[in-house]
Amino acid sequence: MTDRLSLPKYVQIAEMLIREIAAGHLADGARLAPEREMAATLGTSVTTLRKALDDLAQKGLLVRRQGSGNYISTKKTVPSVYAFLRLEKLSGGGLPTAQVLSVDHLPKPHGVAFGPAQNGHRIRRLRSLDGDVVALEEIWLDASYADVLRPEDLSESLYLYYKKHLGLIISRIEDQIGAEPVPDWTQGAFDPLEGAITPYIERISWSQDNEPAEYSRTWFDNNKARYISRL
Amino acid sequence: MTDRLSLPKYVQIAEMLIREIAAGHLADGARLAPEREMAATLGTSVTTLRKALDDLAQKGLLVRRQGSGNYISTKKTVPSVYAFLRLEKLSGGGLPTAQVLSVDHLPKPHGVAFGPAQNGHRIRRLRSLDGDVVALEEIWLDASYADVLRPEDLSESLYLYYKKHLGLIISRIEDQIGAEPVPDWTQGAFDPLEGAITPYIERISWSQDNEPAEYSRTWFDNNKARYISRL
DNA sequence: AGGAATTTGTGCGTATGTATC
DNA sequence: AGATACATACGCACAAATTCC
Repeated sequence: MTDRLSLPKYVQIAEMLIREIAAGHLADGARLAPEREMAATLGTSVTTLRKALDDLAQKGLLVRRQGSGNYISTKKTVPSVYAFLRLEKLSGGGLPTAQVLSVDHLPKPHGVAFGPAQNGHRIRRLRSLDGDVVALEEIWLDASYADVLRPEDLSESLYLYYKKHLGLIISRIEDQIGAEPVPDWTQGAFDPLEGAITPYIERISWSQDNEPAEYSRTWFDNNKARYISRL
Repeated sequence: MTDRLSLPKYVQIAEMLIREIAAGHLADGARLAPEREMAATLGTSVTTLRKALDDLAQKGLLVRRQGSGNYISTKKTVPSVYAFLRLEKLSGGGLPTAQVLSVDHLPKPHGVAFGPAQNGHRIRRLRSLDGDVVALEEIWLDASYADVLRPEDLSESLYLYYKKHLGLIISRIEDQIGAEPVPDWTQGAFDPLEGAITPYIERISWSQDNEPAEYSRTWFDNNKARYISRL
């Protein structure tokens, strides 16, 4: 892994597994493939895979039994850097990545009420699953949480960035689903079907203090991805 | 580490550090030696040391800062397999080990009241710090927790054995200190000073259900070890 | 300011021990 | 008893963050 922009490989693997569990593709009690086999499949070393599995075990999502195998153990919801992405490939799962298109400090759009400040940071991102662009995001973060947001500072996971750099922990989200044409500001970056109707997710996110802190809309290509909320 | 009877090396290192912290030799904010240096000192690999440090970090006892160092961060008490051994070398610390002398199923000694059963398992052990015998233990475990205790089953840490095999978690202890000659059943296994007065620790241990489950006496050589209760 | 040195983080390969089936 | 699978342990190389000069 020499890719600066991506999270460490072991985190990617752990998150991928969490998504598989959250989506119900790895049910409670399921036994994973042996470590060597799994590592080969994922194109990684056993050492790195083990670090990911240790993480999952520590989170209580996995029970590791020497001589037997690794078993899924879903008892409670678990914090994850991808816990709030509820898109998956039609074929299931997929490793989520993000590409920032723009970051601007602007007056908040009218019609949506969240956070104390007048202004907000508008983040526009492309979201991919397994490298394939499947969605377009527009996120408004209340300006009270940061003076400036530099695009190059944003990590692959906004959730982690909020937590680490802004001290903001998203503790609750609420989604509404709708459908409308893709907005016209994409400039071709995301246009799944020329002028077609695209489903979108409208979300309000609350901070640990139970204050609405973030508002977002995500348009996704329903030929490539679907919305899930099975956690 | 090919020694079946001992705990994994990374656990030993982690526990050693926990003891150092508990005893106050590693104060809050203290910076550890660099990993490579520390590994060399401990006669282990960096990988193994890192596993121990990761454990401590996970327990919240250590903060690891890339490019800077590892710093002690004592905020709360932490469960440890040696949490209940309160002996340390006069020079401080020391890696604790145990050697079982005998295990017998017998009527409980009169004069001490603990647990529901009439009988108890009497475990006699030698305790060492850094390989040097410093104490003699006689432990009575109430017979209601196990039918048989085979000496070869007992791990280095009785606390772990209780927890893993008997489902007994020691949640509280109470110590009393006294002094008397070393008992005469040692047959030379432990006789710090011929016929001299030896300090001892008398302890009652309670289960998670707040039932007295274990009674023990520990005679120790006060030329080699001292009692600490700073946790 | 900036570059070198230091220190931890990530990732890989391998060997051997131990538990389970 | 043998095969399978996870656990422990070691060594190495390079990346990233911090510190120091």
